Amino acid sequence: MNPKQPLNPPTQQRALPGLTEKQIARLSVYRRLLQELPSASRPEIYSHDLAEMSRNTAAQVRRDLMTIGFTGSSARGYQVEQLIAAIGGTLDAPEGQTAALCGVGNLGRALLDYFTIWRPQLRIVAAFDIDPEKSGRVIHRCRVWPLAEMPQVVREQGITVGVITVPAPSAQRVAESMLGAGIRGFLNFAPTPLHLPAHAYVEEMDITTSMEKVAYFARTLAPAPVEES
Amino acid sequence: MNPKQPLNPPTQQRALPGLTEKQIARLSVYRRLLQELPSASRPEIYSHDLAEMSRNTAAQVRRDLMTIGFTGSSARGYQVEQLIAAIGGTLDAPEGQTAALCGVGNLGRALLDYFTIWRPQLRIVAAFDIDPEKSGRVIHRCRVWPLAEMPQVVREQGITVGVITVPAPSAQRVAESMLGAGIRGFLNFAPTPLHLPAHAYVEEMDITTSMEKVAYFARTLAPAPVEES
DNA sequence: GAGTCGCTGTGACAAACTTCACGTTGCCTG
DNA sequence: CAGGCAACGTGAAGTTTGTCACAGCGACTC
Ligand SMILES: NC(=O)c1ccc[n+]([C@@H]2O[C@H](COP(=O)([O-])OP(=O)(O)OC[C@H]3O[C@@H](n4cnc5c(N)ncnc54)[C@H](O)[C@@H]3O)[C@@H](O)[C@H]2O)c1
Ligand SMILES: NC(=O)c1ccc[n+]([C@@H]2O[C@H](COP(=O)([O-])OP(=O)(O)OC[C@H]3O[C@@H](n4cnc5c(N)ncnc54)[C@H](O)[C@@H]3O)[C@@H](O)[C@H]2O)c1
Repeated sequence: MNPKQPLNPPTQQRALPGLTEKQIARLSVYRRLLQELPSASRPEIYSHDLAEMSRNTAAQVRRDLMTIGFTGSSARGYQVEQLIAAIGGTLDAPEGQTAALCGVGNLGRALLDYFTIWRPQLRIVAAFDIDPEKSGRVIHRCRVWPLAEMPQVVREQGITVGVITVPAPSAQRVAESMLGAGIRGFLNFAPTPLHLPAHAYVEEMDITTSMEKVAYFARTLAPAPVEES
Repeated sequence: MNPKQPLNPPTQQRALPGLTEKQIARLSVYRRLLQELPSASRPEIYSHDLAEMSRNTAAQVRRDLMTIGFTGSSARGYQVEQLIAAIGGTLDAPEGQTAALCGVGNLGRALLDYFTIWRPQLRIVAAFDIDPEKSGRVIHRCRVWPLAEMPQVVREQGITVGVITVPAPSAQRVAESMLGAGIRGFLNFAPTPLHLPAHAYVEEMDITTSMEKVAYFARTLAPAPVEES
């Protein structure tokens, strides 16, 4: 819902015709699945295999790869290594990209642990917290700064992604600070939709809503078929 | 993608015509926003106010409320209290619903903390871990059991929702155990799509993919408009 | 108590997204 | 080296999802 428009303005050099949110999400999943393939397996893969792994249809996979201009060979499928690289060419910033996290609480610490050891292509490189007990320390190899330092740190390191794990009442204010410091993309774990101008991108990670969805469908879905005897 | 079919089989008494995943998600957000309204504010609300809060359009809000058969009054809008109750009538199980979490690591502990203190309507009431150091202890008021106890605990407590926070290689196996024990809905934080039969509902919480999405759009989105001087 | 205003409910429309289905291509077999 | 097979690429059709726009209604004004 964030990008209602075709979502790709006359961007920079990367001239891909506006990929949508869903396409980007699927490409990300494809890549991760491909990277996890045991290297013993064949160097090619079929669309229907990738589809099965990612819980999609083969047609969906083929069309997604079509949109990034990647082409396989009939009867042998797609070259795994090349495909990983091609998806990377779309998803990854050539120069790399870095993220900042604000709110080093229960959730924030878990994410820090996860995304600092993670791939070099997209790492959390700075954290911020209002609590003076926390700022100044280094948690999971990531330095925690006081809020006042945010503008400088973000600008100096060229951080473009912000992860918000502060309590809900602070989320909007924190997001605006990050935006002011130059951050353009937001991953918001606080249970409050953020209101930011159109040139910012916001992804809501609403875990409570997801729980409620699961609970609802766990009740509502068709029951298991009775097994014949 | 999970429920391709109209998604509501001849369910139980609740005779609402198959709400979709997105509708449920939006309803959940509406309710939370309404509950957080300061009680000082008026007891009615307009569709466009709710829309603004939830980052939707007014038409979307009205249509969502139409699907649950809730009706407002022209020129005064919707009764907030009644609306909260009406959404609850759809989302909540009358008898309440409980969840189990598997994998008491960094992320699992954060979630336990969050969803045990939480609302009585949907709580995590049991946790499981393979690590004998952890099972037997009580973390955030929630008892952690060894894996072997899962079938009994789940059955005895009638748990229907499962939260998966184990490492990716174990996720599929753990999900199957939970399914076998009677759990029907899954919230999966492990970065591997689960493969379960059609009578189970799976929601993938793929944080890594969300991060990559945000990074992509942070780069790709239109830049801030230049301010006139 | 007639008029005006603004919000709801909803049919019709539009856009986004997915699937179908088939021509095309390249490999493998005999 | 011809024939068969299986997978790709993609226009077209289908489905789902969101938006428009307006009739109708209720409240409030004067
Ligand atoms: N923990 C979970 O599993 C979970 C699940 C769903 C949603 N959330 C949401 O994620 C957010 C964080 O949850 P948590 O459990 O980690 O909470 P927490 O209380 O453990 O952590 C919050 C942290 O944010 C810091 N903080 C508070 N105000 C701040 C501000 N203005 N600027 C910077 N830092 C500030 C606090 O010092 C603290 O370290 C909350 O919005 C919560 O609703 C958490
Ligand atoms: N931590 C994060 O921020 C984060 C972010 C995105 C995704 N994830 C995913 O969430 C999952 C958990 O992440 P984490 O950081 O909490 O990892 P963690 O290593 O801290 O915790 C994993 C826990 O699972 C337990 N476990 C391992 N195998 C098990 C099994 N077969 N049955 C039951 N319990 C088992 C371990 O004992 C441990 O307590 C992983 O799949 C990870 O990829 C985590």
